[in-house]
Amino acid sequence: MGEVRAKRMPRAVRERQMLDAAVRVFGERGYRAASMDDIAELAGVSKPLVYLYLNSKEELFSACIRRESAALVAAVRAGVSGAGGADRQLWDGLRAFFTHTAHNPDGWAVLHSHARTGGEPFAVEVTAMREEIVAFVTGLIAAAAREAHGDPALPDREVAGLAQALVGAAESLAGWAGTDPSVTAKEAAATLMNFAWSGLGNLMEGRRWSPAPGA
Amino acid sequence: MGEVRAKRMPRAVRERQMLDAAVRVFGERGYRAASMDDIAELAGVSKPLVYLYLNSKEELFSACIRRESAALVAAVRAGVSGAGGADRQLWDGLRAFFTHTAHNPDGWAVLHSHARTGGEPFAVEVTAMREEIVAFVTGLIAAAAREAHGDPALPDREVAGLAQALVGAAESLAGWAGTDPSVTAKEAAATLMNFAWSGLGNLMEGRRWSPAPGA
Amino acid sequence: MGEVRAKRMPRAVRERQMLDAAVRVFGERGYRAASMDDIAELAGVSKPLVYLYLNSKEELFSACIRRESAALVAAVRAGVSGAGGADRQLWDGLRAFFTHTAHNPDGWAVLHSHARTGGEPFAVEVTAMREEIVAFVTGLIAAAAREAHGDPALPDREVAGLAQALVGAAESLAGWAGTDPSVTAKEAAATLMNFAWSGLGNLMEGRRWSPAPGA
Amino acid sequence: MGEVRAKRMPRAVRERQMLDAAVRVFGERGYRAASMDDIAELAGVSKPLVYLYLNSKEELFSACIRRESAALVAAVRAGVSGAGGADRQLWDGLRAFFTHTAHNPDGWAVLHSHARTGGEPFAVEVTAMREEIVAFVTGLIAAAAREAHGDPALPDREVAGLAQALVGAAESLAGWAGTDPSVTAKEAAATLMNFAWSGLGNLMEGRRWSPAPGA
DNA sequence: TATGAATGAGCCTTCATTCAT
DNA sequence: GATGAATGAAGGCTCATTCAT
Repeated sequence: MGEVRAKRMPRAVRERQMLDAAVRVFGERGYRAASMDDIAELAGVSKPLVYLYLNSKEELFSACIRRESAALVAAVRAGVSGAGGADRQLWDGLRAFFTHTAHNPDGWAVLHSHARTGGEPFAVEVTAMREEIVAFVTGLIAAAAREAHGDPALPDREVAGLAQALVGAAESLAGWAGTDPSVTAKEAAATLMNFAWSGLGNLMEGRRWSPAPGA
Repeated sequence: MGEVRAKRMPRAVRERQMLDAAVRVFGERGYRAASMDDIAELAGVSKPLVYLYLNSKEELFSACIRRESAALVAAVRAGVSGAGGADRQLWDGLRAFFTHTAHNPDGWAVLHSHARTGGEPFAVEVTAMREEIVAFVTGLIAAAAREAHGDPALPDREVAGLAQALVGAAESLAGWAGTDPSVTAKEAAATLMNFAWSGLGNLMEGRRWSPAPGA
Repeated sequence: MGEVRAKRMPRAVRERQMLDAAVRVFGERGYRAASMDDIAELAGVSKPLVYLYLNSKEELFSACIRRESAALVAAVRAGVSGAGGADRQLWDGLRAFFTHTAHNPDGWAVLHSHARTGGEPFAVEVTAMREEIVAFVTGLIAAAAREAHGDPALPDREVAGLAQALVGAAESLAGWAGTDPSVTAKEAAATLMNFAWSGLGNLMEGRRWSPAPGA
Repeated sequence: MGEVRAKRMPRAVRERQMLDAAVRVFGERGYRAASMDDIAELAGVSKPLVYLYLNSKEELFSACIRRESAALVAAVRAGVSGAGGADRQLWDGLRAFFTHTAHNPDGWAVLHSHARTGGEPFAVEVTAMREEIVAFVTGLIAAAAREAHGDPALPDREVAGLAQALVGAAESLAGWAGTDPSVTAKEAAATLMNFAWSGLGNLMEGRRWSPAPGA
């Protein structure tokens, strides 16, 4: 009965606690609906301390975005070995993506659902991250196109559109997997991979993509 | 000199004005950041009248979601002739979808960006609409599968995932088209159709889908 | 028992009440130390209403300054008949000044003590008022100089300094009269008139100024 | 690189630094708007040290008032030689006053602008100082009156009023000189001396006071 | 049908002040 | 002698909502 509030921790530790709490509350409620009181309470500190370390609600949210962006990008990059064909790399990246978002639903909600809503200041930060991922995927697709035939058969603009669609599909499936706990990261990745790589047309005819053995 | 505020209009008309204003303000600012004052002012009526007709901010937002949902679903249904194979129907639906969202950016923002953020009460309504669309797409895919071979080669669960991915890709492309005005609804639809129908694998090899002549 | 809070008054009346309360609280405590809560309570309304009508603490304070400035300048102008020599006009003006400040101590405190402190935005307004008074006095002094001999014997710069000194002396005496209730406006005016018109040198020698009979 | 914060200084030195910083910040911003953080930072020490030495914001402000009061009174006393007639002593005192305030604008602002605003506790201290100066001037005027004719021709009450006026005029001119840098201390003193000693009446007629040669 | 007048509640932010080392 | 860590208490401002007409 009664939280024993840990006292006098070094700044770095407290700051981490605050960011953890903030991601959780922002993720659950969104930027506007989240209150600094709630964040402070969840972090186990008083509100003035939050302000002392993170200056304002806006900066706190920015810090959340930056941290979660970096974590997500890092997770995807780490998941992609670099070996194998473009399909294999895409498969690896998707698995890492779905695994990370499934393990960090609030962080993902901050990035996907809330950051784009908050108007100017955050859109900048989150768009930057999203574009980093889109660029990554774009690179994979272009590389795949070069693999298939020496010249880039697909014009840049089309590649961009495809990457956009792929990322959107991934985001949507992440939401699906987040909602229904029986959907595993691997299943989501497989679904998307089939969809993206083989296309509905092929699927209709019973042809489907599957990772090379051992993946 | 100054706005002459029209007086004593029939209820239906006033209600429409209010919903128009609300969709605009909610779409631009999101649920929490939108204020009833702004909505009333944009609608050209006093705040108590808004409450008289629409009861609360929450109900007003719900009404917006319902109206925009219905409009979007209707537009997609209207776009699909029912004639032709599954691919043709999908193509028609996508074109209608992208055309409608491009013409109603605020309505689309309400549905896509903001309604999911607002917590419980709205999630219900928007999820309902989204699921209606997913069900529609699911039906198309299942029909296509039956066309290809008599038995449903794809299990329900997989079909659901595919529909989810397709809708997500469409949403993402709608955002893309909304951002960059040089992207037409038709181009967005074509990009998605290629992606979805042929799959990246086929595209890599130079095979692509294209609508039957006359579409 | 207890204040019956009058309800539903027309806006103009409420606004007056708010300004009255604000002048009182600002006058007693100064800009920073005054709280909007206190002002609202003294005005007998809720805080949001104060904001609805007067927008912000800063604007409220500005409105106070403007109202009290205008009242003071009007009182002084009204007190000066325009007839008689420069000394008589000065005498009339001083009496009006001391009478007004004695009757409106909070208004005077707002102008004299607090408005100069509040940084930029208010300094502008209050300096404008003060300069209006200084200009008025400056005009009187210059007129007197012309009366005495055709050419302006006193250079502008010196006249400005004298006016500054005179106004400062008046302000100081207003504070004195405000502190000690036995000092009447008339006595303060007489003291200052003697000081200013005859100078200490003459006073030392028993010569003093006095208003023409009937003043 | 960066401020090397001097450590372990004797108490007296640290206290001086703090008072210097406090006078500066209080002078620029006023009592309420000044923050202990700003003062501590400007003093180059941590906030707890300020509290260790000076106990509270109120006491710190009091200490500022006392120090600046003492310095001002000392400067004026030092400027008055004691030789010469009353007019000469007044002239010396005014010059010292204007010189000191011009050199210590923040200290002067603390005394003149801010200390009277802060309510009860400070009014006491600053009024004490002001009364010391008023008493000093009162003494001069009374002495002058005795010089002119053996018996005190002016009743005490009138002398008090005159002193009040004189001090007020001086304060006003100090503000004037502080605002316009082209106004020298000597010019301000001369303007006031003419005003006070000769009176506007005499000035109008071309008669003016001037210091005995050598002053 | 329509509105001017009004408010309870809450949120972001800051400040003077203290504790433990 | 000196400080990093921490907070209770307020203050400015806004918002959804209602009452009386």
